[in-house]
Amino acid sequence: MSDIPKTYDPSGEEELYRFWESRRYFSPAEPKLGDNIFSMVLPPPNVTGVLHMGHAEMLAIQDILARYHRMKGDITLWIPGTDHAAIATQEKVEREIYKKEKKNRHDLGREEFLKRVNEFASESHDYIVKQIKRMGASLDWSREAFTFDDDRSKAVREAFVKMYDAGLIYRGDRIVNWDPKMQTTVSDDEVEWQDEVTPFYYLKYGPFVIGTARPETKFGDKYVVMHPGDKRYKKYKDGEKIELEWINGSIIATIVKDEAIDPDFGTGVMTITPWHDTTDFEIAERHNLEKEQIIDLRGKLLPIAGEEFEGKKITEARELIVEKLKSKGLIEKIDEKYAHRVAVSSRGGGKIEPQILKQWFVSVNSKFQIPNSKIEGVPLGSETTLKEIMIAAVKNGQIKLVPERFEKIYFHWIENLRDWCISRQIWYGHRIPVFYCEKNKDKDMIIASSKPDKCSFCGKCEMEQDPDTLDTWFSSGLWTFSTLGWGYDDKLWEKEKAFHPMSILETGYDIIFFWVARMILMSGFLLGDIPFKTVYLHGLVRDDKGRKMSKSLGNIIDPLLMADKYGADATRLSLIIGAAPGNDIKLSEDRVRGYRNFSTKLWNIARFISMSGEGNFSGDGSLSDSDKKLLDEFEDLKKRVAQNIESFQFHLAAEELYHYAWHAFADKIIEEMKPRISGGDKSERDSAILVLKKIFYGILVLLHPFMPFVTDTIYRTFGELFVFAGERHDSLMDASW
RNA sequence: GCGCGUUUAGCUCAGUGGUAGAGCGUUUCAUUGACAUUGAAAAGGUCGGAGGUUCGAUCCCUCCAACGCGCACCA
Repeated sequence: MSDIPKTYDPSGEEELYRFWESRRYFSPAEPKLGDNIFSMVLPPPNVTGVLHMGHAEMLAIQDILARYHRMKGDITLWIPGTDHAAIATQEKVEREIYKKEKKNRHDLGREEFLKRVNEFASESHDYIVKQIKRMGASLDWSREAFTFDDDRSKAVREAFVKMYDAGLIYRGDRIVNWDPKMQTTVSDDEVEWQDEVTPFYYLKYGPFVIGTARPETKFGDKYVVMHPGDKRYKKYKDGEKIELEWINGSIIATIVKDEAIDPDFGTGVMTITPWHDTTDFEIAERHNLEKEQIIDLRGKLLPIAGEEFEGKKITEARELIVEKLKSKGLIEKIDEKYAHRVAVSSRGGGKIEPQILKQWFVSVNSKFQIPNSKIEGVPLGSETTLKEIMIAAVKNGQIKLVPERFEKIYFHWIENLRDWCISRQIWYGHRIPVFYCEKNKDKDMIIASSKPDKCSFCGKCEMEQDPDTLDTWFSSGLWTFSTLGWGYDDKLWEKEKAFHPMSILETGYDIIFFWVARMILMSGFLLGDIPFKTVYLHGLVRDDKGRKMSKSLGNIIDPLLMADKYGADATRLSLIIGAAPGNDIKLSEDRVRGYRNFSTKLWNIARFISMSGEGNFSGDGSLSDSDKKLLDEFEDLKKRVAQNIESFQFHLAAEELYHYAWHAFADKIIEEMKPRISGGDKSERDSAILVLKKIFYGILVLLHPFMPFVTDTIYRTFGELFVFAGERHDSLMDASW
């Protein structure tokens, strides 16, 4: 006894994890008929950086689920992996290379640049895996996957071809979000809106006054639009042409009536720039209007702006144009403090410039015949759309979102969903599996999962693969089944199908649209099935003042540092207790320290019982009536804890266990036992020690999903305490709930 | 603009149709204790505001306010 330290020492946690791994505790047995199956995929962390508290929270919650179900006897699979995070990773590596070598990706060339990115990704991957293990996550590493490894690449190409064949992927000239800084398109969801105060100009446009915050886009404006019901402009007819003086001289403008115009905004009249504005583009599409490009892909004005302005950056051109408008007397007035929002890329931070470009899209509204379907409300062979599938799967209750309020947010997003632009002009990522005849790149193309041997159009050329890559979420969307053999290993898929759909998808509410919705889309089309039954959404981890943790604020709490200082278990518990589903959690080091104290408390309970039981304990296994009652009460607790875990109330389960172990078991039960243990009545003493052992063992089992390291360390260190059960395991991981 | 959430002790947050809970903090006492990281106790709340339903509301309903978030977007 004397050689056992007075506190729990977390420095042995990594070794204990290696022990668990060596025993293959994390790999499920092959499921047989009638087995209960529990399956999850780990939302793959990006290989851009290091694990933060948000990851630690997700790992803690999922590990609770995995360990709980494993101990309950379910065949439990939890698949690990990482995400290549195409645009984020490329951006990061580009920035670092530029910082060190003052070179951009074009200086290096595609091949060399990709080599550098892969090196970075691989290093980053190794570190992330180490960190995941440090948190105790019981993942089946034998099935580790990467969204950009060979198997997943095959699955991605397979998916692309299938979707193209069904008419769900098309190539077209449509308005997209162009990031002039990164030189690529980004999806609607990757655009952030920032508040900005700028001057707002009222310009004379013939008989009208139009308002704009961006006079530099107005060169080509030759349509003037107003609401058809606006009485002020009743005398102007749709399609009517008028001549007027504009920036670079006299032009002919056409009147257009469209309901998209808000009569109450400004003067109720506007001119449109279809090439550089989404709303304008849609108006132009409706009325079949001409579209002209004003700004090039680098953010400079094109010849249409006239010699004076051509080649100028839009920011510097603005002032000059305003000067010119002034001198021509075309400015009615200027509102200097106009508050609006500008679109900014959430990746590179560049200002988004809408452009019309030939890109690849996933059509969410095209009808297709679904070849097989297990989705309720979408019968096999029926005509449907991706949008309908995405709605049906949640509406019919096959997929449940927890907390439920996120279902409304989900539906709302889908209703507003536009076609998904999936092509990116970055280099790091899945290359689009389309091959063009070098003679006629616009028309002659083959969509295939591998490069054709010979060009079937000209019969001579090598065929050129599309230079673009796919949005990273395209591959993430396949994650629940691309990790099980789908698309690259049919035999494996046959076998592993049993785990699909996943029991639970656990992730942050901030990626419902990016990821959750895309998985439902992909699985719905490719498998005719849901990807998971329940989506549990956790909140975000913030600092103690409720701010997001960020480098610039310097308020990051490193989970690894906390794990080394206070133990991984204390870190986990600090992220669980006090966090209701879907609610953000405020974290401080004090919280973590508090739960470290709990680890110490558990450790000392073990020491005390161990010391008390030393010597001449030789009970016959019988318990006094009052001790039996204590066991009954513990059984009730067990039921409540299980119920809370099943209903995702982890904070309640953990808190109740915490409270019971410390303030009921240690403070009251043990204290009351002390006189019996030191008293002379042998049967009283034996019964007391036995019931303490039994309850404590129960506490360790119940706490193990929450605090795997300290509970198993106690179990393995104080081995003699737990032999009463007749069997003695090597680890609590063998114990059953 | 549409929608969602939050508002409970000094702080951070749980929770419930029947006398209000935890952690941290504060105060007092005990304790060299299995526990450095201990125990016992105390102070501290008309549960955001107003109305309604009910025998009874912090909880259910309506309205309002403040804060936060999502979506859309005004040129």
